[in-house]
Amino acid sequence: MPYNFSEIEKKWRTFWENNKPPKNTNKPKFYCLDMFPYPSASGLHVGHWRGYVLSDVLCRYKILQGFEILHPMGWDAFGLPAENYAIKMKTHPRISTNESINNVRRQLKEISAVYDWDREINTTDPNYYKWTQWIFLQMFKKGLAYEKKMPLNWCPNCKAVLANEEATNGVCDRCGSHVTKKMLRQWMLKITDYAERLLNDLKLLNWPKKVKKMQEDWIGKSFGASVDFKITDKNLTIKVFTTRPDTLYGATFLVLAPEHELIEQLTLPNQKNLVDEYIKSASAKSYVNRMSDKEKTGVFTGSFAINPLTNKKIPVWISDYVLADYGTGAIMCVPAHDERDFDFAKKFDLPITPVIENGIMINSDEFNGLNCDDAKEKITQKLEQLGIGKQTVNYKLRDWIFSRQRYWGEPIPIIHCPKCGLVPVDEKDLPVILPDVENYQPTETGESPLAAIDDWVNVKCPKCGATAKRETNTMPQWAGSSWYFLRYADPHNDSCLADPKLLKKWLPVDYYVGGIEHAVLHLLYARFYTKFLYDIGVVDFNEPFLKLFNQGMINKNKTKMSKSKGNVVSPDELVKKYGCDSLRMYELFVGPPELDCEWNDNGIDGVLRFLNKFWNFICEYKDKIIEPTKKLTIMRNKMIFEITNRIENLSLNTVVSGFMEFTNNFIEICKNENGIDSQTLSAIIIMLAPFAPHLSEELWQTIGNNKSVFEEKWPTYDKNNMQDETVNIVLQINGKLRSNINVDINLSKDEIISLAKENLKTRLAGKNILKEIYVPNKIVNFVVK
RNA sequence: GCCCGAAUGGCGGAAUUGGCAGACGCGCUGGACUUAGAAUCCAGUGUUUUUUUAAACGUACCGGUUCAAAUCCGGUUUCGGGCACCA
Repeated sequence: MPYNFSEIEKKWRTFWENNKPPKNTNKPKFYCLDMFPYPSASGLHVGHWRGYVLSDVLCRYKILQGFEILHPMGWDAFGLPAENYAIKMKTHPRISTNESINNVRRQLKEISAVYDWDREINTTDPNYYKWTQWIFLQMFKKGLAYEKKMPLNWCPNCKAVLANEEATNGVCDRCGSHVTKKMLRQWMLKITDYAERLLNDLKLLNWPKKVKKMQEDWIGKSFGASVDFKITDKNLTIKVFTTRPDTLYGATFLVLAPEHELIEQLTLPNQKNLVDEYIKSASAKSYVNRMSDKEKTGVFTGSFAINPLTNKKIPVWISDYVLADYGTGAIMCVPAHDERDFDFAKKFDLPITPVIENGIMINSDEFNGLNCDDAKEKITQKLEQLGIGKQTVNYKLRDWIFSRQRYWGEPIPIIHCPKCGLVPVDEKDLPVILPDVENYQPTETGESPLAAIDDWVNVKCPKCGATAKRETNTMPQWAGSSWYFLRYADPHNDSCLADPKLLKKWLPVDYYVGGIEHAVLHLLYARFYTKFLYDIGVVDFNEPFLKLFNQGMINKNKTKMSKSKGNVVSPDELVKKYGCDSLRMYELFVGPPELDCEWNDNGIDGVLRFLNKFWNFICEYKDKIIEPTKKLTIMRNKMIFEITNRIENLSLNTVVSGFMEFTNNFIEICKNENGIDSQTLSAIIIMLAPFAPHLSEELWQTIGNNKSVFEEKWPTYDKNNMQDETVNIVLQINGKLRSNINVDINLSKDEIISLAKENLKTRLAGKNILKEIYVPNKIVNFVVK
C-alpha cells in the first residue's frame, strides 16, 4: 500500500509551525547558514533546492545530536537584476521584489527546512540598511571609504560602474557586455589595506582548497624589488617594480603605461605628436581590446634612462601592455627573459641581452656564476646599498569600487557641502531612506537617478548649515550581503547592528553552504567587512565563516539551468507528484553533493519506492516486537556506524543508498526472525528523520510515541558488536580471483590458509607455492609457479 | 599560455583509500498477479567466447611499481573550472 505523502506532509508541516524547537537552551550552538537568495522573479529550481536540502539535513542531524541551531533565511533584494526586471515589467522595484520574495518564500517552505522565520531579514528594509549605512560611516571615519576620480569599468548596457571583481576579462559579469572605461568620481573602499590579512587568514579556514586558491590568486601577492631609473638630461626618476631583480643587467629599455604621470615631462618635442596620438588611441580602445590584443603597440618618448647597474643609456617607451594601476605603472624590460618584453623588442627592434643561462647568471659583472635565486637577493641588497631600490611586495588586489549610479540600492550616507567638503550624515539620522520616485531609470551620463530628486538631494550641511547636496550614488548589491550573517543573531535590534552578547553566542558561522560563484566576490567582501568590524570592536572574531561548503550545480541537458535557456526544472510540481520527502532524498541521491550533476526526473521514482517500502516494512513489523537477536544487533550497530560516518563525511548520496541497502537487508532478517526489536526500530526511524522528516514523524507516532522524533537523541553504536560471526575470504591465485570461502571469524591465519588450500586443491595441484599472502578477514593469495 | 579538477556498464553513480570492480538506484529483458493496464512482487542485466560447467578481457590511452592497481608513479588524450600583458 503506498503511503499518502501529501496528507502526512501537510500534517507535520502544520505541527512544526506550531511546535518550534526551544530557544535559549544551554545546548551547544550550531550556526548553519545558506547563502541568502536574491529573490528572482523566476523562483527556485531544483538546483537551488540542493544546497537548502543539504544544510537542512545537517541542521536536523545536529538537532538530534543535541545542538541548538541557528538556521536563518533572508533576502538579498537590492541590486541591478531586481531593478532591471522592474523596468521591464514597468513596475516599482519594491513591488516586484516583494512579489518575488513572497513566491520564493512559499517555495522555500515547500522544502520544510527548519528555518527560523522569526529572524527573516531583507536588505532593502530600512531597519536593515540603516546598519549597512552605519558600517559605511565607520569606514569613512577610519579613512577606508574615500572618493576618487578615475577611469572605471563602465557597462554600457547596465549603465553602471562595475567593481574589478564584476568585470573579469573586460566583460560585465551580469549581462556579458564589453566593459568600457569612463572617467567618473567614485566611492572606493580600501580593501587593499587588508590584503595581507585576507591572504594570511585563509590558512585558518576549513574551506575547499579551490576557493582558497581563487582568493589567493585574486589577492595576488608577489615579491620583488622597486628600482629607480634616472632619466638623462632631466632631473627625473622612473620607479619600476620587478619580480626579477636578478635580470636587471638585461634591462634594455623601459616601458610606461599610457596613463603614467611623467609622460608629459619625458616626451621630447619631436615625439610629442606621436605620443599624444598613441595615448589617445590607447584610451579609446575598449578595455577588452586592450586586454586581448596580444599584438604589441607602442611609441618612443625620445628620452633615455640609465640602467643603474650597466650604466648604459636605455630608451623609454610607452605601451598599453603596461597597466597603470599595478606596481608603479612602469616596468623595466628584459626581452631575453620575458615573453612580452621580447615581443615588444622584436617589433620595435630593441636590443636583447641574455643574463641567465641554465639558471646561472651571465653578463652581470660581479654576479656572474651565481644561481638566479641568490642573484635576486644579492642584487636587491646592492640596490638598497646604493639607495636606488628596495625589496617590495605588490598585490593584484585593487581597492573596491563601491558606488553605483543606479536607484535600487542603499543610499550612501554622505553630504557634499561646498564649504566643509564631504560630511557624513549624523548617525542618529540613519537610515538615509531611499526615496520613492517615479522615474528610476538609469541615465547615460553616469549620474544616479537620485540626482534628479531635488527635494531629496538638497539638504543643509549637518556641520555648518549651508546649502548642500546628498551623495546620489548608491551602494553595490554586495554591501548588504557583506554583513547579513551578523544581523541574524539579533535581527530586530534598533540600537546597534546586533547585541554583542548574541553575536558572541552565535558567531562565527559554523557551516556556510552556497555556490562556488561567490568564491571571490561575496566571500572576500564579507571577510573584509568582518575584519574591519573586528578592528573597531564590533565583533570579536576575525573570520566570519569557519567552514564553507560549495554544493555542485545541477545541470539539465548539460547546461546550467536558466530561464533564458528554457531548461529550468521547478520543484513545485515534483513536490506535488512525489512529495517533499522523496524530492529531498533524491536531491541528495543524484550524486556527490560537491560535484555538478545532470538532473533527471526518472530517478525520483526509485526514492519514492524506497520510502513506500520503508513505510510498509515499519507498518508490518511495528507490532511484531521481539527481543533483539544477535543478527539484528549486529545489523543495527553496523547501520548506525555507517550512516553516521557518511553524514560526517557529507557523503549524503551514499547515505541514501545506504538506507536502501540496509532496509533491504533488514526486511530479509526481520522476515527470518519474524519480528524486529524496538531498539532497532527506533534507531532506523530516528536516522531517517533528517532526510525524510515528515514520514519519520508519522512513523514515530505510528509506533506509539507522542512527541516529535526530533526530541530524540541520535542513536549510538557499539563498536564491539558490529562484526558478523563469519566472514567471507576471497581466494586468489597470482592475484586472480579463484574462489571464496565463508569462515568463522575466530579462525587463525594457519587454519584459514589450510582451508583455502583445500578449497583450491585442484587448481594448486602440481604447482609450486612461492608465497602465501594473507590479509585478515579479506584475502588469501597464493603466488605459484 | 599558467594553475587546479575530472574521466568507471545503456544512464546517475559506489568501492572502508592498494585487496571480490560495477554497491544503491534508473532504464531494459523475462516471469507472477490482472480481462487489460497501472501499481506491486520475483529473476536477469559490463563485454566476448561457451549448450551448460566455465574462461578470457574490462575503470580514457600508453608504460611502470606490486603477490595484488579504478586507486600509487611517469607520459599522453579529452572534458570541465579558475587565472591570464599583474612585469
